Amino acid sequence: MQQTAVGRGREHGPHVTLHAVARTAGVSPATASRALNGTTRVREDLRRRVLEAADRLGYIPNAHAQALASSSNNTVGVICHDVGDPYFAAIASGVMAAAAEQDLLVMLASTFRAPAREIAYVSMLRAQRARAILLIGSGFQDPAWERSLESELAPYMRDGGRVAVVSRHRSLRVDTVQPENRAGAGALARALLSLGHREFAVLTGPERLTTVADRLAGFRAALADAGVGLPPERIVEGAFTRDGGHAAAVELLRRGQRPTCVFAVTDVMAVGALGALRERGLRVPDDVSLAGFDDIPLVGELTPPLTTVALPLTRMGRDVLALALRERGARSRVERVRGEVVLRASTGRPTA
Amino acid sequence: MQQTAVGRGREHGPHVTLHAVARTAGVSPATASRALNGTTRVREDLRRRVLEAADRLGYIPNAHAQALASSSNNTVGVICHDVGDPYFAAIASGVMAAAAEQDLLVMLASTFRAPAREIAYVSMLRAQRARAILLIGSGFQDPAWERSLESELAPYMRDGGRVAVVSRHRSLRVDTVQPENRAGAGALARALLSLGHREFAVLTGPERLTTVADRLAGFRAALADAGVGLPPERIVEGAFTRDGGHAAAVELLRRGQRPTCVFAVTDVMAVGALGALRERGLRVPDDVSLAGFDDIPLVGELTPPLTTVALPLTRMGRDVLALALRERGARSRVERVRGEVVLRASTGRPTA
DNA sequence: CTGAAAGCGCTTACAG
DNA sequence: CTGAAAGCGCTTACAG
Repeated sequence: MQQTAVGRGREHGPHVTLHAVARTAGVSPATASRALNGTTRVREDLRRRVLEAADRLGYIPNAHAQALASSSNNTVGVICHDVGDPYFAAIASGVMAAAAEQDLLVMLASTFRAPAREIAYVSMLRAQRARAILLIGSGFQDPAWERSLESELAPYMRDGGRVAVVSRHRSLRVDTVQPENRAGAGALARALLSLGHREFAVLTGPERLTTVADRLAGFRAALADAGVGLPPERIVEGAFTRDGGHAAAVELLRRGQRPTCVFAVTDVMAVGALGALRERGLRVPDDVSLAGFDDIPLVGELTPPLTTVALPLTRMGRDVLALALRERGARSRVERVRGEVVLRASTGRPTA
Repeated sequence: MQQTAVGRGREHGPHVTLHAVARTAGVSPATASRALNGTTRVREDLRRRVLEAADRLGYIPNAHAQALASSSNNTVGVICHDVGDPYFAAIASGVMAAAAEQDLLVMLASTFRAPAREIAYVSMLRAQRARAILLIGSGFQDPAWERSLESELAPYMRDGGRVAVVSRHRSLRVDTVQPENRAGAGALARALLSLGHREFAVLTGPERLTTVADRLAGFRAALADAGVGLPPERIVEGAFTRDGGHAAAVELLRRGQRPTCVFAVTDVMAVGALGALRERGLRVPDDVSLAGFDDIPLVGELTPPLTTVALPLTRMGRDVLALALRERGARSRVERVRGEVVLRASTGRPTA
């Protein structure tokens, strides 16, 4: 009787092994392996016997043994903040579609925004000898965090692991799919200015996130170009979630600010803000205009439909996998993705 | 120079092994293993030396070797139709949260609704010796499909693998989290009848899906109890997607049907239907009421907010993992989940 | 084309 | 408590 492994999960029962298949087919394990994998020519009748035996015994190769023996592997790891968030779900969906086409298995992890968990997952994925690790989501502009991530990733890459990310990571020299956050936010600001707005507020996420920093900077710069300011009291930081958007909007109003237009740096936050504004009796866009960023599913059919900057999320997912798996060039590649301003009913002309 | 493995991915470079750690710590691999895993008491100074060596060398255990040697494993597989679909994303998110608490790695696969791909993934997960396999999503009422799934799952379970599902699978004797689709749809029907509706139409998905069958049956039965019929021409089948809902609504109108209330069997389909109705110049709920099922994120803030039957999706995700991992009882358990009717602005009183 | 043998990197009875 | 040794289930040079 085997002793149960402590803390590492339960053991499995006995399995049909290659050895068993080989024996019932009357060949050596080596031949059985070759017949099954098609790596080498095998006499036709033997091949057939092996395949039949495998089928009859219900043989399922042990992927761990294969990985160990061949040091090959067909899984890729994807780390995002939360699959429950439509932004990540859309990108993940693109990754899965592309992975399926190459018979890759995807290990998906949600960090729930805990940096420590992110590091832990990278480490687990390294232990799995994942063929590639994909980081979906903004990097933190935090030296300590960057250092520890870098120190996990560098040895992984040195050993042949591939890494690619979606969004900007300051210090990571890896292939990246880079939404043009700055340009997109700038274009959005100009569109909003064209509507006549001059009084803006921004609901931001944690400022250490590169995505937040870039969108805010782009938005602010475009306003400045038009001679429009964005005073500090009109910039409210909240969590990068729906509730964060809600809270930020509440805080904005609490400060007595009454901009004619509010920009939430992500659609998810915008959705929260929309609820908050409505609860406070403000009509969108009659009393205040609201815009987001990303164009996640459904925001186009909200009450009212949300103005935003559209990103091709699913394709970004496909692309980040492709980048990771492509033949290694000398240097890392950055694929820039344009965002397209989509004006919808949540923004109108200022009334005041 | 090693030869590249054909078709199974790229090989990794050399890694720091347990052996190396043991040597630099001046102990045997056995002791190093024990020190690292804490499975047995190890003299304190040796333990420290091992840990230091491991840290200094940047040792990452090879999970495949561990799995092979200990026949233990810490990954669970989740198979759903499409993570990009908010319904699955919400459930998956619950699974991930629960998995994180137990240091489990999640392999997530999207079948994109191809039954063959579902079978293939189960097989891959078996090869990975996943500790548990979770099937998220309705079963097909199709003997051939049921048989092939069963034949993949049965040996897996016999060998100690755990299986649990969300939604009804006719022939699978496994732990299941079972939304009360029939009862929920019935309650919804009664609520709509109370509003005064008598002319209904249903936008269904593929009828072989148990979820579709149950919701349709529950809805129809409740209408019948009230003496209200549901003629065949008022039942339109579409794909289980947003586009499917759109197409079904279009088809309904093409048939010249003008019900006062339309029930789409999922929110995702309802969203598509909403767009179709609007494009045809029909106002919701003024010209026609519309209801869905699931209460996926954001449908509460659509234009107009969608009436639906709310399911605790994230919790269902947590629960299905818990079911799979719990101590095995004699027989499989079914956890029923109630749906709650939520009346919102997409449904009103009939105007006709 | 086929088989015997070594080896992938760990864990774990089995003896000290 | 510690180490030598066997074994987990495959793959793959190396010789035929």
